[in-house]
Amino acid sequence: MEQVTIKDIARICGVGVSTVSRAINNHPDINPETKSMINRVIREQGYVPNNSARNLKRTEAKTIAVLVKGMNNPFFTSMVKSIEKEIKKKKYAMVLHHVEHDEDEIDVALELVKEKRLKGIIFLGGYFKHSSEKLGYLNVPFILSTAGGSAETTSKAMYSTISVDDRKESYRIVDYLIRSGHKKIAMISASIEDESIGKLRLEGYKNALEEHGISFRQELIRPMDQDLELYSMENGYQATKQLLASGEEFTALYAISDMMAVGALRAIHEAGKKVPEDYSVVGYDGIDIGKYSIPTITTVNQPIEEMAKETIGLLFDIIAGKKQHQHRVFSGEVVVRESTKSIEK
Amino acid sequence: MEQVTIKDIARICGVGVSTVSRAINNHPDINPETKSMINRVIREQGYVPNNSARNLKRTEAKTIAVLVKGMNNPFFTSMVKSIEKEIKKKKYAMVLHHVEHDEDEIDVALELVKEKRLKGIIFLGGYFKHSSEKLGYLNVPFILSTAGGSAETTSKAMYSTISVDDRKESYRIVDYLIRSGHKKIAMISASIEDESIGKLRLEGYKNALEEHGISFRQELIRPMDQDLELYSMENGYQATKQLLASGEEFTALYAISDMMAVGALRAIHEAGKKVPEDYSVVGYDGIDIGKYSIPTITTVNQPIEEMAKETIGLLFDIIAGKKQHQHRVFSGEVVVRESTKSIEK
DNA sequence: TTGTACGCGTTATCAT
DNA sequence: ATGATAACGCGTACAA
Repeated sequence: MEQVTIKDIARICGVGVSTVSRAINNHPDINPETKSMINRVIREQGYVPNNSARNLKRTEAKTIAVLVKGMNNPFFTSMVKSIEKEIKKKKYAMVLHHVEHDEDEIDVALELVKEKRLKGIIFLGGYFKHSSEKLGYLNVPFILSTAGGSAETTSKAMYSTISVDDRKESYRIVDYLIRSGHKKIAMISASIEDESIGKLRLEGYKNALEEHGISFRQELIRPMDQDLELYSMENGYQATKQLLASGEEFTALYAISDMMAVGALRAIHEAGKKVPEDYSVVGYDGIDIGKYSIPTITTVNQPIEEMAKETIGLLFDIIAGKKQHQHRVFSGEVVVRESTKSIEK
Repeated sequence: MEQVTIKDIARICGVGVSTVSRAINNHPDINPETKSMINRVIREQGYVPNNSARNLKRTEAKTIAVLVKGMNNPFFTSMVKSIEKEIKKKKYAMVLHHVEHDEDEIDVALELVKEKRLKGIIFLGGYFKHSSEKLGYLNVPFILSTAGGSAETTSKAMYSTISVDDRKESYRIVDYLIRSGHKKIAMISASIEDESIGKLRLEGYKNALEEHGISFRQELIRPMDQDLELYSMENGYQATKQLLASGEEFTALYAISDMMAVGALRAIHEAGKKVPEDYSVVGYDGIDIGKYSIPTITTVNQPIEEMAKETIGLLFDIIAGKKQHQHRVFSGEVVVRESTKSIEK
């Protein structure tokens, strides 16, 4: 375990540690020859600086953390990619971190801030119902992106949010179905206990029905199975299968994720029925799969690219002190594809 | 920026720093009352230990790093989940890290080892053609899992590999197609320059043809577009579209990833043709999507769960000094689904 | 341009 | 059971 340290390099080179440090960090005042000599020795010795020591000493680092809740969701994948691109443009480093569903993202963030001297944090997903006391400990600017945070007005000034209005977008897609003539609209929803986006999307569904004078029927709602991976194809498949087996009549099916819609497509296919001829199916998210499945899936698209840009743009402005925390809501958009059709009223 | 440190806590509690340290790390010899008092103050002050400082001082930590090359691949997602489960069972911590396609995974690993005092490393994906000199710097046991490493015999003793034989599995699926009567088999391959799994899978394809006395035709090979996301649905879609447009005759299509097979399905569908009636389609990987797409996709399934178990089992044995490095090869399995059919010879 | 010495926050060692 | 203190490896003010 004879780890090479900066001292060893200094000793071997016959220089002081600070000179080596200067060589590593590209400081200006160092003799080019000394520098290249040091670099050669570093390579020869296979020396790698210890990041823990660096972070400990460094007063500030140009890095931003992105905390993603749940790693399965392909929706976040593209979001992260967009964000990363933007962060790199600004010459910052990004550290990506996954948070388990049962972990507290704030605790993780708190640790990371200390450890890495973060400049800012972006939270992707998650529910975010934390005490403002706890949020107060987080003395770096942070932005909550695409997460259905509860509207706790008390702590709104402590952070920014970039989101779509899940209730409204959910309303939008159900409204589209109704305007296409559908009245019996089944839904694959989140679990009953869900207090987050699942609840909002259900409310949007109810609002749309109500608006059009259609009465809500509990029998048409199928919560996803908590024991399966949430929002997954498997979950959509099972829920749809049960729905079909129940004998409940419906002409359209609203799955609250595109992944589940894919599963629904298969369940309907296996039942010997056709989409959209027998049932119209819509999803939610706007991820790639909906463009390639057969049939392609009508969905509510979220402006990922724009949201990513806005997120880090805003974060940098706040870091620079140019802006206050704010709460921006983006609009989704119904993308009509092959899985839906109008029916005669 | 007044960060609370262990010293502050010690001062407030009227005890020494070592006592606070003991309270934090659940050391045995500490008065329970003192401990709970300290914990209370810690909570009150919102104190969070600095991980950099801890790692710096700590002699060893029970943590294992998993480095994934490319974060898009859903194949790795389930692999990581399995691995994580196993690591938790052993009461170890896991740190997951994504490596860009243009980054050097060994460099990243080297940093991580220094920074986190790792006990072991698992590499997922990547090509792994590194000098044994460089690998030598990595003085922690590491395992290369599912990555098509080139068979450099020189450094084989320095690490373990858990893999499937890409050439053989590729042979397997193409052989299946041929035995089903197909002779004109198109392929969506990796780029020409690919030296990794892409090359192996192409070789497997060629081997199968040769074995059955079918001559290889370059016109039937469509490399994926390097400017699109690799192995993606989009990539499979575009390649298939071009293939169909080329007028080249074929009865079966082999896409070297299930994701690309999904794209192929759509391209064929849009051309007004049917799978499997007009074309048989096979993928590679065995990911979930192939079970839900319409039609479902015949593929080569990889025993992910088993491989994950074996991977970390082996790693722990090596850490414990119970085993030497070894190279285990798992067998895939052709899963026949709806996208293929036999044709008359 | 270069070297010396101190301190970052923590844990391990040793003494009490 | 507890406290004082020396590292851990590095960056940086300051001296040279």
